[in-house]
Amino acid sequence: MTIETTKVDRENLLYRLGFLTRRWRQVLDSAFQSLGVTDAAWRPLLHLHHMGDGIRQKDLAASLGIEGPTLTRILDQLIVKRLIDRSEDASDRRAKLLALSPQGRAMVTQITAKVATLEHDLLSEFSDLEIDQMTLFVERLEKRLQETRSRLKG
Amino acid sequence: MTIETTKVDRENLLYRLGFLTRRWRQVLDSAFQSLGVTDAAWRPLLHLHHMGDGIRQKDLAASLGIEGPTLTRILDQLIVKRLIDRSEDASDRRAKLLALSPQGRAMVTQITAKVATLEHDLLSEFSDLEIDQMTLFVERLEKRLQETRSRLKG
DNA sequence: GAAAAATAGATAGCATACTATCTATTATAT
DNA sequence: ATATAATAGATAGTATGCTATCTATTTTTC
Repeated sequence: MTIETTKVDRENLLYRLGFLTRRWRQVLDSAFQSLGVTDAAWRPLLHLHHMGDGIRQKDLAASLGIEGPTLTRILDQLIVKRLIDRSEDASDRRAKLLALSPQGRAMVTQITAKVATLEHDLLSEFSDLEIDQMTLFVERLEKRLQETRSRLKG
Repeated sequence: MTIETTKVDRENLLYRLGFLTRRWRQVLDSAFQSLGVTDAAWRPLLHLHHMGDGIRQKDLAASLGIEGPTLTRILDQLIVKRLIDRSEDASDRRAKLLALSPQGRAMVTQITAKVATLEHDLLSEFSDLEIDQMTLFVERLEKRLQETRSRLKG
């Protein structure tokens, strides 16, 4: 009697995550093309909306998990498009304060709806339990990666 | 009586995968700096080793899941470093055939060992069951993303 | 209170992904 | 047989991540 086993290729787990990320980015880029914002550009909008107006660039960058220079460039685009306002901080003249413009707020509404639909659609075939497991797994792996990284650097 | 529940933020699952990928790439870049190859460069070496000498660029690109132009540029580097040989295909003069050089083979040995160690270390706190679940999840998600992508494009 | 260190942000340069397009070939169709 | 289509690979241009470094401030230290 032969037992059918699902062959899982464990070797490639981390590798495949990269794949997944690229595909997800491509999907988002296609979906948002009509709105005129790219994957990298809409995230700052949502995070700014979530954190509230008046935050500093460095805090937004930290929230996004990207470095300052990366955010600077993306903000430049968003400011040209009048979606975000960047103003001086009177109490600390090194800093800049960020706020959503009215157009930015309207864009956030559109984006939120679209992302929710896409994510819901993509995850619809998975059970809540599976999604929870996956999310926890990702969190743990993330921590472990950060440890490993600082170990290699230090 | 209050029940302690683990708060899982499902909203961010796909977003966090991007995070994870960046971190993993950073870890690999740090680890391979001494070998003189980057994250993007060692993968073609391993895939070529796995597929065997004499394959074409387009097949290697497909195996890696990247586009032709991206591979072309990475191959340029690997050929300059004498890790890969690129020769003409006599039967089809459009095509180029790829093969590992002796140095390339030696590099593959080093890389294989290093990647295995890193992955094993990173996944050591997870059970086999968890890793299998995760891998299957990633596979399913990948398929679903591909469907969604072609739907959006077509 | 002046010198040194830390912080916020910008700029420059590199790596790697993409798409669009070019050249050179090979395959197909009329 | 020739014209068209398809394929392999290269090149060019764009986007987004990084690190290193610069300026302008603020904070800390002595």
